[in-house]
Amino acid sequence: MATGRTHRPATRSRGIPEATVARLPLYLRALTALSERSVPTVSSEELAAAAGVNSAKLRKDFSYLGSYGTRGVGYDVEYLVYQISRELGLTQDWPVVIVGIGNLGAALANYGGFASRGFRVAALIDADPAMAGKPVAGIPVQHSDDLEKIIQDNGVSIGVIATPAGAAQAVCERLVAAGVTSILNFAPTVLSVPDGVDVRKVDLSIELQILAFHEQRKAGEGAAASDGGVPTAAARNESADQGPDGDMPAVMPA
Amino acid sequence: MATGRTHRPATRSRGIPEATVARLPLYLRALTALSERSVPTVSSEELAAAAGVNSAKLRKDFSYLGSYGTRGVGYDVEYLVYQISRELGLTQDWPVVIVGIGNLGAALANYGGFASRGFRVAALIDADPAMAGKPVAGIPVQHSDDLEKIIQDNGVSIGVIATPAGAAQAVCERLVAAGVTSILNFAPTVLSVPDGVDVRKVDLSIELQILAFHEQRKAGEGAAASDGGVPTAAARNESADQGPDGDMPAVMPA
DNA sequence: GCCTGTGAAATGATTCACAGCC
DNA sequence: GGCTGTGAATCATTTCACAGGC
Repeated sequence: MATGRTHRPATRSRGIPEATVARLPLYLRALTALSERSVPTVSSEELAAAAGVNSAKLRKDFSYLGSYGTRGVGYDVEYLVYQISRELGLTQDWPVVIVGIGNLGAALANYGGFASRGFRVAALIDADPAMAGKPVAGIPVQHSDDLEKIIQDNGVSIGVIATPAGAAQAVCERLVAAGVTSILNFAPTVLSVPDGVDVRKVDLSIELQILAFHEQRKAGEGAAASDGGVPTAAARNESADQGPDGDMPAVMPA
Repeated sequence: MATGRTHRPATRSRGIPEATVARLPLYLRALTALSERSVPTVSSEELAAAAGVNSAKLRKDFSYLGSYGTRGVGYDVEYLVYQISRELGLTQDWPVVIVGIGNLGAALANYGGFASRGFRVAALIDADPAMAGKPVAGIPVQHSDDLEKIIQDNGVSIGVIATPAGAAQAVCERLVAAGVTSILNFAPTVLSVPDGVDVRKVDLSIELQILAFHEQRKAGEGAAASDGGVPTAAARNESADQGPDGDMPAVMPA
């Protein structure tokens, strides 16, 4: 779901469906684990289980990449790791900048999985002059005045935004103007970008809200096939919400 | 994408499509912003723009909730805020525990958007005895020995896992056994859970890999109708770069 | 016999386009 | 005249089921 503006038509060349692309990293992770255990081959059934999908979907996904399996046998683990890595563009090095080194930005900078697969944190950028020079995850934070130069000097095309919501759009525009064409946005705001720039967003509170929806539904259907023994959470505070933040309007139309 | 096992059929009652549910928080955020600016009504077109979707989709989404708009006029902002909040289950208070108070866990604990909408961080849990008692975001960290008791005492049904990958499945099992039925997983691993438990995952490295895929594709299609002026990032470190379709594997299949 | 690769069918999501109402 | 609500059409994704190769 690359959002922003009108989302690249995706039609070009032999298109791999977006849904498939989104699963490739999952397969890759499972395969890497197998590779580390020196497992030579794996069946679609086994690999699907390890990746948390069903085998028909996995085979269909792989069929978009080519015929990399062997009938009656399965897939060669190393070979597949290579093919998927190449398809995802992980055989090259992607310098990434993280903008906004608060709690979350620091967590991202420290996140190991980041560096592990072709991604390299090229720079950390923050607007607070007091942060400048301070090392986070071994990398000195640079001031946002120098954002454009940092992007260009490092040939960065992927930027991560971990600023407060209010700053995100402005940061986004500077990143794009400086040459960034892919953005991972952690700020809880909709970014608008020109055509040709991809944005993906990660929003914690959205994920929680989706869970709450399903959770509520489970509770609401109370009678229905009560869970196999798991006691549903005890009394829950029925208040009309709003939490410590004092964020909600509290107005309630009839 | 509620993963895990066979993913609740969603059949029951008047089902709202999963894709719609995933967008409701987006609409809610946009509406809340309008509400704060005391905007009384909004058209599908305006709201859609604010939420980053198109208006037909928004109207279709809302049609699953009921007929809350007025033809010729638009939607009443406060009323919609309330209806969507209710549909998402945000009119009640959801106590949440965060397990794994490393960099990421601490960032989550401090994340304001968390508390802002019906969610309340009821407890922070970590396996490191040295952490016990230390306050993070004003909440003392508790030791994981007490996990079950904490879940039960607080009536928690939503858990957030921010542990290292290796610990995630075990933590998940303890959470589920103690009564948690919705899990937000930040650990880069596939959790398996019994039926009736929802899992959503957030994986930074997966998001980056998806961006890299598209990024590579942009670069590969170089000649194609170069973007409307945005200068593509300068020299990129090419390590193994094959052109599109370069097919020389490092390891040959058996 | 086992397991992949893939057409065909089924399901789900998005977009179109317009009737109906204010 | 403007804007919602929604069937119908289109497009995307998943699942089925089996032919084909090892």
